[in-house]
Amino acid sequence: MATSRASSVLAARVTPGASVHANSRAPQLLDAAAQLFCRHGYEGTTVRDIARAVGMLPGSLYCHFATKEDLLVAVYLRGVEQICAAVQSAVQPLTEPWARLEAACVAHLESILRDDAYARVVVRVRPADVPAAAGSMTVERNRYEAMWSSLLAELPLPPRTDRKAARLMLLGALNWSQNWYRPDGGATPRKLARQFTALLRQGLENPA
Amino acid sequence: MATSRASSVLAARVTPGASVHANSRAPQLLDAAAQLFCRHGYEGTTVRDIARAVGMLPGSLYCHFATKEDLLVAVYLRGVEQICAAVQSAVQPLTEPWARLEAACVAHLESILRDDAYARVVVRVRPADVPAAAGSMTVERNRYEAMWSSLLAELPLPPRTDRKAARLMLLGALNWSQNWYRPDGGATPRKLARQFTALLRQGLENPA
Amino acid sequence: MATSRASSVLAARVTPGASVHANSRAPQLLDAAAQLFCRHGYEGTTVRDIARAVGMLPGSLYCHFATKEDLLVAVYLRGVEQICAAVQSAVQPLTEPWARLEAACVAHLESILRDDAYARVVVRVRPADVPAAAGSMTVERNRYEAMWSSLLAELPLPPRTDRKAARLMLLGALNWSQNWYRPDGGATPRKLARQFTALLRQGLENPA
Amino acid sequence: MATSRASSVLAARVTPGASVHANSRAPQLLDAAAQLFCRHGYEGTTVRDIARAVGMLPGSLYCHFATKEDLLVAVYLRGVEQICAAVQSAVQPLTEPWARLEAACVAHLESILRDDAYARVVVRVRPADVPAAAGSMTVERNRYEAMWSSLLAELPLPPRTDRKAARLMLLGALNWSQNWYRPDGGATPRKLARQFTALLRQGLENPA
DNA sequence: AATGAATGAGACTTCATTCAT
DNA sequence: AATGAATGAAGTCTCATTCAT
Repeated sequence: MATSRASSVLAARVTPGASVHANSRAPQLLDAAAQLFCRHGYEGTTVRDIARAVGMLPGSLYCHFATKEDLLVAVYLRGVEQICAAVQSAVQPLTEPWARLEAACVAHLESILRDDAYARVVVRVRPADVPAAAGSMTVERNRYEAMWSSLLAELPLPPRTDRKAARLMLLGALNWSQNWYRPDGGATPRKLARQFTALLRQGLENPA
Repeated sequence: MATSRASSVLAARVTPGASVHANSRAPQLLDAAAQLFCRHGYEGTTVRDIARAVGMLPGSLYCHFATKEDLLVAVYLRGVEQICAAVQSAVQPLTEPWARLEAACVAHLESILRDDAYARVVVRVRPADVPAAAGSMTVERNRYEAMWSSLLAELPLPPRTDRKAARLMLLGALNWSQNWYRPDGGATPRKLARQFTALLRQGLENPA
Repeated sequence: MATSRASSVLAARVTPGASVHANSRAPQLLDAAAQLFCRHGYEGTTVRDIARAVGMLPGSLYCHFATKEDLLVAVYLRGVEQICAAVQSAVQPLTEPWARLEAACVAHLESILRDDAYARVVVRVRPADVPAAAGSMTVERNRYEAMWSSLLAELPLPPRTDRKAARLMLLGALNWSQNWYRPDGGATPRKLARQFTALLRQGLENPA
Repeated sequence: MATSRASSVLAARVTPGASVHANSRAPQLLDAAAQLFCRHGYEGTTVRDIARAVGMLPGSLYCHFATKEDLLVAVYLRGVEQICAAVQSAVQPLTEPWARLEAACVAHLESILRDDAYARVVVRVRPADVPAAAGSMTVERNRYEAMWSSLLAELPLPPRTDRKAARLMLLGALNWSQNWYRPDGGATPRKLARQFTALLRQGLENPA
């Protein structure tokens, strides 16, 4: 995860002319930005911080990204890409709907809690806080949520079940864990994901 | 909710000597700060914004609060106070544990989505983003979460049930709703709270 | 000329709240800006330069003017005010139309070449070069040109005389002198103004 | 006008070794610079703008011109060359001194208002604003003004006529028209030039 | 001849805070 | 309790220029 290869879809958003040379440092910048955005938030990170993290002067950053917001969008976009990929490759080998949902939860939680700085940013940074980037961010986020709608649609459930509420509850619980989860103590992301899935499926009153 | 009386516990944090007079404008400042913090976040709100909102100059604000962080702490503290009060008064008339839990969820969600700018701040602003205030904020937040631990402890559940996981799931789902809830369309906070409680209790496979 | 008293019409453009205290340094800033704008142009002057000229830090300047453009507008506005005043008080005691025109030329030229840094800015800085300020500047400049239209309207001239062309020629010649006039060598502004007026009146072939 | 061949006198100022090849893109750069300098001024034009206008990257521009100032000097020099040529070829077929002066005015005004981006720069950009280029620019400008001195010297005028004042007035009026002339409304450059010449010759009181 | 990347200085502006009055 | 002014650090971004390839 958090690899350093700029995907083609990302290249479309960087300053024109960049990433033609093979030795571009745009990927390093992206990585640094992802790390810093997910650790300190968007406003809590300065372009100086990002530039320093890759040994550049602040002005040089603008060879690769036209604005700080563009950097955020690029990180965000790749975050969605990567978390989508993680979830999809976790789900793909499975066919049983509940197993697929559980696998998705595990992949999601491992991404946003442990593996993937880019994916963390997707959960950490609120689109509304960065107006100039909110549009693109929301488009991406919706793309991801659509995946979850599909996963829930697969479940064999009683008619009239409000699947949307279930999705909002599940994803909310998962995402909010970023606010309290500490990697050292307690449960692993995997275990948590399984617990939440089980709760959603059977409820507190009907243990497995 | 969102009353304008500065509680004594707040007075302890303001500029020494201030807020002894009855006609202090500290309460107005607190209200304005709560509104702005919950709407734009802590970093997205400037001292100027707050001062302007009450018709003051920025410098004058420092007659009432020593720093911006102190203002945040005061708001946060009152937010916890108020959401505690809301939950407690919703729960108090009830005795059945599940009904109490549901009532708590409704009170919580109505507070953080609709009624109470102070309570919103508690969910909106991450302690880690404001190091100088993180300590006090965390203490308060823990106080609130303890209430929820009690509510869950009351529930008649099979032995070995992981009540902590349930609490984290439920509160996470509730809190995260701040990120997607829109007051105009769809469900009310009350309805959402009930759905989430029901899901937690019986799961998707065992509809009420 | 170039006095340090901020007129009421200027105060309206200054950051709200300024110039209530008697010891505001806004007038000094205005003076410094006028000097620097007329010497190095708008783009050639930095806010640092202006602040340094009055012994301030660059940020402090923003207590008095919200933007660099606002400073320019304030200077420009006062420049027009002052050159209007200079021309009007030169013209007022006279009744003979040609004498009034000549006096106006003298006042204009002395203002923009010698006396008045504010007035110089009016001739020096092109509105189109500062888009954010162009509107206000043009309004003011038109106000001034209207005065000249009146002066030319008074002249007893053959019917069908194109007074507008005459105005454009005269004012153009006067204003352009900023590009070549050197205070040390040659003619005084007064002498030049008289020569231009005479030429315009009688032409090269009909010397006085 | 505004031809694309770099004259030998220009080559002397470009980066050593450049522009020896026939397919150099220096002429395109020169054209682009002339367009941009005359439209937005020297400071209002960036090296990036110029490079972009010819589909180059900023760094590549330095294969042809050592500095931005050199570009300006090259444009300016060619501007003077071209306006000289325009005036001279307008004047040459004529012998009557006043007719020659009028033709010169028409050629001058058409160049700086309509035809010739290079010539426009000569009027638009003040040497004093670009210290490193001021020397060369002033030399060129003086060369041009000498032409006008000759034209005025030819006129049959009463003794003791101040021909220099007349030249300054006429050229000033012509040049300043760049500040107010709009190609759409009103008079053509040709008509204006004739009006100004007539005014200078006979004055307002002695219409033709 | 041209490129992509980087430099380094400096641009305007914001902001929490201080302080004499 | 409040003001107007100022501070000082830091913010994002621009720009002419350089240089290895």
